[in-house]
Amino acid sequence: MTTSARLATPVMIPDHRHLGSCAHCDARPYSVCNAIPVMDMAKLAAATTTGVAPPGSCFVAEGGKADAFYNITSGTVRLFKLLPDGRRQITGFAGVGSFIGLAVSDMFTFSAEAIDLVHYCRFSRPRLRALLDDFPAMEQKLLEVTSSELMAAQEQMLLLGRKTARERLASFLIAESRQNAGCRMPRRQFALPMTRGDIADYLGLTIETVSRTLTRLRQEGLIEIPSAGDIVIVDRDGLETLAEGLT
Amino acid sequence: MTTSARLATPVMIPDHRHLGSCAHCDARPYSVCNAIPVMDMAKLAAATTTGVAPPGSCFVAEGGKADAFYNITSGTVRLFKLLPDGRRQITGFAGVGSFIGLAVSDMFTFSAEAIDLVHYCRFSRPRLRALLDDFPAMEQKLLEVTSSELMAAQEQMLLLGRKTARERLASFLIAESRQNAGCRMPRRQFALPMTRGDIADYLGLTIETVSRTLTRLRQEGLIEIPSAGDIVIVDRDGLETLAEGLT
DNA sequence: CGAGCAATTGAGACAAGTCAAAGCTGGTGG
DNA sequence: CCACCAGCTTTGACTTGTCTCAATTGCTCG
Repeated sequence: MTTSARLATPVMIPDHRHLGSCAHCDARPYSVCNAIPVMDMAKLAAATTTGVAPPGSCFVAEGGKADAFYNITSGTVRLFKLLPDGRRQITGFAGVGSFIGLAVSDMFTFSAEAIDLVHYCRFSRPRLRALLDDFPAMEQKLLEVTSSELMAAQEQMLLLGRKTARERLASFLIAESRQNAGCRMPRRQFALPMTRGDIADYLGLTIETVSRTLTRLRQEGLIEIPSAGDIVIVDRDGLETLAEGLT
Repeated sequence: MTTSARLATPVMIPDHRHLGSCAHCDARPYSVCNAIPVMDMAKLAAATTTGVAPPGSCFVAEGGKADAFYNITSGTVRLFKLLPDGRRQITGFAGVGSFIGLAVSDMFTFSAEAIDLVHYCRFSRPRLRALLDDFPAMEQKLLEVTSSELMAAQEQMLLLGRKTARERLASFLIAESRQNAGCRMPRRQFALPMTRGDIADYLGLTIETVSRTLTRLRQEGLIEIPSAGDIVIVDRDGLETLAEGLT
């Protein structure tokens, strides 16, 4: 899989959901923003502008100026790094509530593309800095979220460095089934918003291997695949055992 | 490479270097501690205890209670995760100034072992929390350091998911040559404190492939290997080109 | 000197990659 | 309404980079 420069359909869809204040934001319960109390919501709302990214559009570019942060309020984003010859590694998928744009230098070290229609909330760097200085609780929350991502990254290193293709797919499907489940039960059935190419570039495999491996998991009765974008987990225990590398 | 449960030589070496205050700490210039001004150094010193970990000893265990944080003041540590069957992925090496022990839940999700003789500074969780509340600058610094580690982790995902064995070794050697160089020039010659097994488990390869690949890089005139633990970079440009995946 | 561990080297096996060819599916326009 | 196109997915046949297994060499320390 190389670069995915799909043409971005330039259809701008009216963005009603963000007309209200941050208090009604769909992402609030999942986001670092909830560190700011309701009474100070106006300050939060004043620091942000909302926007929409059509499928395939790139709103953070590796090497570009790191001048803003994004909070995803709907849709799914792929975060990735490229090698000069086009090899791509997806480092994560960002969904509702994800905070994108942490950078140490003044340049982004990764790119972000909308997979489906993405709504986001944008903070300019200086405004976010001011907000964090005003609300240490938000900085603390940001540290928590970042630590949590670092741990997920370490888990992914284990996957990329030491797991087989079967184990990678099993781990991926288990993780996706828990996506946004919070403390609720992981889902038995769920949609995969990304393509086989995205999954391959996330798991360090090729499209063909992803496809073949999913087919095999289906044949073995661990999962069902109603359509390419939908998964049903039939044997969760079996899949989890596989994901842990047992068998 | 499976687990590395070398017997920890139980030799306790007197720890003169830490008898003084944090102001004289070797790690201070590299550490998050420098966010605390000199005038408040006493508070910092009061929150910590120092310790020594002999080579091979494990001082953070995956699944263990995350009750403390460690700041490395000398030596090198390997951070890793294990699969139940013993496959190991080293997620990083921590040297002087590294801060180890961030955890989101109350359990560690990784292990840490001393490679050589390690001196550290230990903060209990509640004491660190109190310190961070007292000094928001330290929390901010911690966020910076954590973001920086997250970016390094993403770079490593690119390596593990998409680079060849040659490219992995080239990237590793280039990175090691910059280790602790700060803004100074990267070093032409340097020591590798870790074994071939550690390198293999860090790069997602086997010992044999690491050895063969290093031999080949040497034969091609890119590096010299005075002894197994020492590297000389002969053709830095060539090595960097290789690390980027060109050629 | 020699035991024990780390590193190197070789030969053969295999998991995943590459190349190639059909299927499928959703959108467009005649 | 349906044929057709384009892109995604699946499947097959073959290749290959890395792993596995095994033997040898080299180094360190008692």
